[in-house]
Amino acid sequence: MRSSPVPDIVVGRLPLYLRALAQMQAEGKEITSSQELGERLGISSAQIRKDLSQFGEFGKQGTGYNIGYLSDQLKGILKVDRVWDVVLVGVGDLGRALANYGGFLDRGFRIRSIFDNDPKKIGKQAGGFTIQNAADLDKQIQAAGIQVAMLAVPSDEAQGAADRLVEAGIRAILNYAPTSLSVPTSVRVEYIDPVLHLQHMTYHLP
Amino acid sequence: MRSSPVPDIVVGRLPLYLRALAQMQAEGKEITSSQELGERLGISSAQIRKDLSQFGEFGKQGTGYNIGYLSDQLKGILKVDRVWDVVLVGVGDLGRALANYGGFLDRGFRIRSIFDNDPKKIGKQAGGFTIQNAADLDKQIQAAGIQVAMLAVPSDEAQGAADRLVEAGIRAILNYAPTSLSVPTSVRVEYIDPVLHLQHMTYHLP
DNA sequence: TAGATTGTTAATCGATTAACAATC
DNA sequence: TAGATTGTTAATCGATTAACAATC
Repeated sequence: MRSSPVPDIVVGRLPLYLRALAQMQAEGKEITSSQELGERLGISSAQIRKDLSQFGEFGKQGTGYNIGYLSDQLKGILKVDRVWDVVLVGVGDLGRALANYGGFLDRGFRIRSIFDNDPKKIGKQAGGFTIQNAADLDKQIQAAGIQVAMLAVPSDEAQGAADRLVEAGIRAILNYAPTSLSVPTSVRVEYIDPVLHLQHMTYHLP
Repeated sequence: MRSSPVPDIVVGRLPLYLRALAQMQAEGKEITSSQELGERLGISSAQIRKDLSQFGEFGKQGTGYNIGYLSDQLKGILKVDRVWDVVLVGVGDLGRALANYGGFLDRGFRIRSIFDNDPKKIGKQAGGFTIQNAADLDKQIQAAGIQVAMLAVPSDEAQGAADRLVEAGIRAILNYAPTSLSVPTSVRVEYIDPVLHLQHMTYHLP
């Protein structure tokens, strides 16, 4: 008897809750309520309570939620109570920025190695990493058992790179190339394309 | 008698359709169908037809959609049949990557000027721009009538920078800082935080 | 004409909100 | 105890899908 799966849209909000809780913690707060959390995020308190109730009972009537405790629970649910090794493929300007970004580690991720297929880049440094030959992707991913990849290659190389990543055993891809990827259903893909957001906003501008 | 507003979730898919159409066009295709488009995007054909029907009739029974024509229509709807000037605030690694990115212009956006508050950066070059003093934000935004901003400053400066942008007349902010912003309802904000996507995916990993 | 695909309606499905008993 | 807030149920709201007449 399996519990029915949690709606994916609910799962997608948990990282948002976790981020807000971390911020509250940094402000020295210890307790919050669904209402306070909702106000920060522009979400109704009812929705927050409903979302959390999918996973358990984390609050106390009359009091609210202990921020540290709820954070820990959410980290466990999202499986970021550990650190995931990540490979970065494509070291252009964006890849370089990602390699340098210091905000991954305390949220559950660590870039393990970075790759490019440009002979002029291979062997050079970026963000404290030596740029590896993309031809060695499979080998290294398999040797280290890495499951998560960030893809920051040009659009016309994205599908090919994704195919290779999947082949090597990657199970989750964050794709920065502005193109849809076709992968087996067992592999998750999420997309980041700033222009989609900009175009969504200009619709509403006069 | 106003037509009821189009659901925002529908508006959010239009840029996705537009992007896929541009890709098809680059492949030399002239005609497509809701089914073909849906397969590329992992969306049902019914949803695509329903979405488009909110704005008009763009196809031909028995034939499908002319890609060039539908693209033009979507560009008009999204108001990217013009080029929007954008200011970039924050020239760290990410800001530098955005300043260098060549993919904005043909999708309706052009970075007009870039700003930082670090005296060591002001006056230096990045992506063909001279980094301006963030203290001059208001002046320049107002002089050029700019309505769109990209925010790539550290988290703890994001709200302050957003306040100044709003004050200067900005109506749409794409926020790369991993924090929720509080702005008047007349100002649109969209968020990009790669870690939210990564955490969403790890939930599903074993 | 026969075949294909749109635009649209109605049915289904799923997500959000309101409300409140339970209880800290 | 009185006040506050959770967890949960039922009601509402909205989005997606299925189906098909219209028509190219």
